[in-house]
Amino acid sequence: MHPSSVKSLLQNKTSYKVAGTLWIECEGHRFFGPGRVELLQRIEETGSINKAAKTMGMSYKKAWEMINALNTQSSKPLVITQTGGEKGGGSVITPEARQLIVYHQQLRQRFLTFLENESTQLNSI
Amino acid sequence: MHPSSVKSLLQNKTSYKVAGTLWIECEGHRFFGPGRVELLQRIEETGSINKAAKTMGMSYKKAWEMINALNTQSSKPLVITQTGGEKGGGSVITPEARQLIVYHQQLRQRFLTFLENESTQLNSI
DNA sequence: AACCGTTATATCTTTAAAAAAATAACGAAC
DNA sequence: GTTCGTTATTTTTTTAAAGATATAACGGTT
Repeated sequence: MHPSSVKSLLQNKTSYKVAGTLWIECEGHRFFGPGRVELLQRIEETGSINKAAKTMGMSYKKAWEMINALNTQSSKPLVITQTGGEKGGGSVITPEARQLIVYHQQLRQRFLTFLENESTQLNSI
Repeated sequence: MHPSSVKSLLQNKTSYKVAGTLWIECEGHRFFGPGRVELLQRIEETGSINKAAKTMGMSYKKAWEMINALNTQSSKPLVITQTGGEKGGGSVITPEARQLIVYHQQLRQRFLTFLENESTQLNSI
């Protein structure tokens, strides 16, 4: 069946698209997805879990739980924290975290290409 | 960066895989995904929203809301219901619904191929 | 020692989602 | 008109997630 016959089933006033999300799975549960990627990036930018969470509109608690899960599930820590210190403390991400981010970005790009290709086919006459 | 360097970051006792989900989006919100596909299939098999919901471990209410959303969002109804009748009523899916199911299955197959390809690359040495 | 902003953690409250329960209407069969 | 199992809908209850709040520890700086 050609996808165009599907399009005709839908309301023809708007355009439809194929969307989705993906992640790296470990033992059946999500290990690394878009949310954690963004959190790591913001920690790298701000040097703080607290600030990173606020810029994302996320509670500190949830952010901490996410990076705690990341650190405990991976063989090497992805975020190194310091409590106390000249500015009260702070956090930095490791080179391994940067590698994971780059990999996920490239993976995501390939996925976006896939989705755009499917969407184009779906909306073509 | 080669994906294998990412693998080494993770715990090497288990295998990781790239997983995900996709759906057809309409005006920014999900319109048709795996859950609704399965529900339509079970309605086709059982001839009843009620029975279909039970075999999926889903409440009738939620099932009804899903098929109601499907019917109101698509230009042509996907499920036709009858209240009352010789067996109390029942539901059947339309040819349009069957076409949507087939399209989604084919789309899903292409997606699975994509995921398996990525997973193989991720776990390769 | 006091101060600072952060990490770390527990607890309480609020909110949202899901589930459950209850009720009415429907229409063919008898 | 009674029975039957289903659809349709509202209401209530339960559960889970999220959010808010509170508190302590930390370690440089002053």
